[in-house]
Amino acid sequence: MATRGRPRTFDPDTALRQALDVFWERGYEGTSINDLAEAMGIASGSIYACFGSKEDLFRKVMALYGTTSGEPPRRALREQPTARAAIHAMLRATADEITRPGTPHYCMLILAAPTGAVENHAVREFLAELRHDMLTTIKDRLARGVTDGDLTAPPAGLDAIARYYTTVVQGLSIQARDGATRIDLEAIITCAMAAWDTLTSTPSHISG
Amino acid sequence: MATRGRPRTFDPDTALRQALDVFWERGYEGTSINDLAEAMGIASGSIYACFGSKEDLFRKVMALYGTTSGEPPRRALREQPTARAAIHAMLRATADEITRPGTPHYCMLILAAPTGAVENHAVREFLAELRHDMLTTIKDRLARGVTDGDLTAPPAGLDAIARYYTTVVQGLSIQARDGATRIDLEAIITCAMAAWDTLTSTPSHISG
DNA sequence: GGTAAACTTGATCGAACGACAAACAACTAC
DNA sequence: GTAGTTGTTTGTCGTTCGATCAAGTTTACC
Repeated sequence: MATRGRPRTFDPDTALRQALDVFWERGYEGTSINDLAEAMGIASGSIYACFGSKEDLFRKVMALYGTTSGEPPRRALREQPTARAAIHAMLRATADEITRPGTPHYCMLILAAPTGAVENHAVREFLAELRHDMLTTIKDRLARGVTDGDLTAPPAGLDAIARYYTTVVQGLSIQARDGATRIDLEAIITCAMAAWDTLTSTPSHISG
Repeated sequence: MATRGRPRTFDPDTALRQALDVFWERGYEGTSINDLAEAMGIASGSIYACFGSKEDLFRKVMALYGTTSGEPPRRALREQPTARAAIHAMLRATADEITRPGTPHYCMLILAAPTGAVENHAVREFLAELRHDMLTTIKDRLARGVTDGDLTAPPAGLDAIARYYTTVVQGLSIQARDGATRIDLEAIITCAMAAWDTLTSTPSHISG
C-alpha cells in the first residue's frame, strides 16, 4: 500500500527547498500561500495535501534549514579541538552563512518571526525554542572545554560566556541584514573574541 | 485660521502613544488598522484624516519612540565623561529599556520589521537607516573619546569597535525577547566590556 | 476492464486586509 | 442665524488572506 494512486508530480524535497527560499526572504507572516504555491510550482491545494497548514510547512522548512545552513556553525562547535577555537570557528561559520551570495543576508531562525500578529504566537515561540537550543549547544561546548582541560572558568561564568556569544551571533544577523560585509563581520568577530582571554582568566568579573 | 471647524475629540499625542504600544507589541505587518483604531479609541477614518496612511503613522510612531525609549541610551553616550563609560552606560541603559515592565522586552527599532512582504520594503529600509544612525552615533562618541584624550585607537579600529558594540546592542534585543532577565543582560554586558581594554590597547588585533 | 486510492487543479469559502468616501456633527467667522 | 470649515462615523470598496472542496486525472491492484 506504499505507492497506490496517482503519484506526485513534484518532488517534496525540492518543493520544501523552494518554500524555504520564500520564507527566508519574506519571513513567516510576510509569505502568503500564493507566494509559496507560485515558488513551489504547484497549486495551493497540493501544499495542504502534502505539507498540512502553512505553520506545518514552516516547521518542516525550519527543520531543513537547521540541517543545511545551521550545520556549519554546529559542526564548528563540535569538531574544533578547544573551546576557544570552537567558539571562534562557530562565529566565522555563522558569518559565512549569513553573507552567502544568493541567499538573504541573515539567519532565518532569528529574523523570520521575532514579532507579529497574536494568532502566530505559536510560530514565534517555536523559533524562540530553537534559539534557546543554540544557547544550550554553546553552553555544552564550553562545559566540554572544562572537562577537556582547555578551559578554566566557574560554572556561573560559563552561562554568562555562552549567553554572550549567543548574543554576538544574533547581533551579527542584524548587521548582515543591514548590509555589513563579510569583512565587517570578521572585524566584529575579532572584537568579540578579544574578550575571551579576560573572561577565562579573571572569573570574578563575570559573576552576575 | 488656526482653530476653525470641528475640534478633534482625541489628543493626537495620546493616540500616537497608543499606536506605539500596538506597533511595539505586534510589529509593523502584524498590526492591522483595526488593531490601531481599537487601541486608539477612534475609527479608522480618523486615523487616515489625522496621520495619513499606516506607513505614515508608523513613521510618526518611530519618531516618538526615538525621543522616549531611545533617549536614555543616547543620553548615556552623550553625558558620560569617557568613551569607555559612555559605551558601558549606553549598554546598561539599553538593557534597562528592553526589560522595562509593562512594555515588550525588545527594541522596536530592531524587531518591528526585519523581514516581511515585498510591498513593505520601504518600511524595512526606513528602520535600517535608523539602525545605521545608531552605529554612526556610537562611532562619533568613540571619535570624541580620541579627541578628548581618553581613548587611543587607530581610525580603522574605531569603526570595528563601533560596529562591535552596535552588534551587542542588537543581540541584547533578541536575548530580552527570548526571556533573558535584566540580570542576564548585565552579565552579557560585562562580558562585552571585557573586550574593551584589549581592543583599545592592542590596535593591531582589530584591523579588518 | 473495473475499482479504489492518491494527487492536482480551479473555484471558492468567510474573514480580514488597507484605504476611502459620503453623510453627519460640531465648531468659527461673519 | 447662516455659511464655511473641519472632524467623526459608518459603510464599503476591491483585494488578499489561509484554507477547503468537488471534479478531474493518473496510478496500482484485482
